[in-house]
Amino acid sequence: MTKQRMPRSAPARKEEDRQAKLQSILDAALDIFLEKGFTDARLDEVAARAGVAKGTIYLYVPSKQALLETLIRSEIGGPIGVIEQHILALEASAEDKLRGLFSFLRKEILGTRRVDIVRLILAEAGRFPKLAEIYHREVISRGMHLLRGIAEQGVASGEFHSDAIVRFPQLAIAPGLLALLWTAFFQTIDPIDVEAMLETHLALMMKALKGPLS
Amino acid sequence: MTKQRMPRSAPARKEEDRQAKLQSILDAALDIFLEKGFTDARLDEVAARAGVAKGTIYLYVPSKQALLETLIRSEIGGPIGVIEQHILALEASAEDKLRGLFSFLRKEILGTRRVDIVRLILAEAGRFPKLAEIYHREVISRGMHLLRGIAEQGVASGEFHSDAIVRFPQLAIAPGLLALLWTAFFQTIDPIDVEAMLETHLALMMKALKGPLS
DNA sequence: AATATATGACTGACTGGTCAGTCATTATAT
DNA sequence: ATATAATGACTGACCAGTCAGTCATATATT
Repeated sequence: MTKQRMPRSAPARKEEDRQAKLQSILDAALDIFLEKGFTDARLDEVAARAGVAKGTIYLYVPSKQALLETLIRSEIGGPIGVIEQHILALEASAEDKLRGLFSFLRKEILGTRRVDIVRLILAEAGRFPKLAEIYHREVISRGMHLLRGIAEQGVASGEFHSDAIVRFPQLAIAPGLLALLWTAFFQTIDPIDVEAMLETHLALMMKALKGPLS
Repeated sequence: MTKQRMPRSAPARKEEDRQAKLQSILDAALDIFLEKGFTDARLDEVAARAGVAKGTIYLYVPSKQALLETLIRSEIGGPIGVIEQHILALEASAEDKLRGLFSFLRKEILGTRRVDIVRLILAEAGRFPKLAEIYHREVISRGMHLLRGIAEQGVASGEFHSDAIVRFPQLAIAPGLLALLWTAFFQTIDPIDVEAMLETHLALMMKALKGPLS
């Protein structure tokens, strides 16, 4: 399908078409990789879902592994940049920035396709260290940096009495990670109210950070 | 190797031998599964590492998938039972029980082979829902029950002013999960001091739970 | 405007290699 | 001598990647 017959306005409409087709292949690949895992995913099936022939995939990526890497790269870069801009621009208390971050996390990661990307990375990172490396560089280290910055602001302004999150920003998002994995694996068996859990975490953490020094 | 030629004392030494050989096959399978992932793991390689021929594996398990399930089952049952006994028997404050739990977690899970089992389950659970189910039933739900019990004791005795952990026991172990994944995937790239992080988490959580009602 | 030629994106049958599982044979134990 | 356990060569199904051929569209020619 998708045999465009429109009178193409611009001469270089080509590149757009190309990108769109690559995207449809990546979308299909994500579905199949998630369902079967990388090794058990069949390129014939990816091709069928994308509505192209198998050979066509090789016009866009040089190998199955490159398909995976391209897929990961194309999906993870964006949102972190967006949120960095969004949060850092705010004139707000550290608490409000953290709340903003969590709200973004809920809306833009959990409950979207991006959560599946993370799941895919977790599943395949053991086998492909390069994936872990890419993800750490593009997402994790930037996320930690963002969190640490917020925590430092909180400490500097006197809003937080503890520097725990400056030292271990991981503690702030740990429940987010748990929520991600829980929904991916156990939500059908033993559902939890993610929103309420994260709200409870924020409240606890704020109480601990703002409380008097012990 | 391992061609035992000792004069076997007992007549029914058989079953022991059988179990020992199965165990050596399972040990080998865990190594290979972790290194390659389930699908890319080669039974020839498992056999070689276990010091048996491939056919021998089929005298102990009926299929490759059964090998994975047997492996998981044989490794996860134990420690939760042990810790339930250990912690519940204590006459101690809720805080001390939590500290005991974390100390156990550090010593008996993180830093042992069992952490690899969890990693294996995370990697394969997407493809084999049965694995997620087994793990939830045998470990997760029991762990949550244990945590909730401790939290309830804390609330009932007045030690904790918040019921947050009763409602979401997940929040208490979320940093443990993060530590597990971080060490598995990022420890070489960006190491963290797991012990210090978990200690910080406990301190924060205690302050929040024990602090005055807001 | 009509026709001829060139292009290259796309196709899918095919190949070469791989591996889970089998089973006839061999080794060991009783 | 019989029974039991272990072996590893073999097989049949499977699939990533290839490539000769197709055809819709673009360009050149008359």
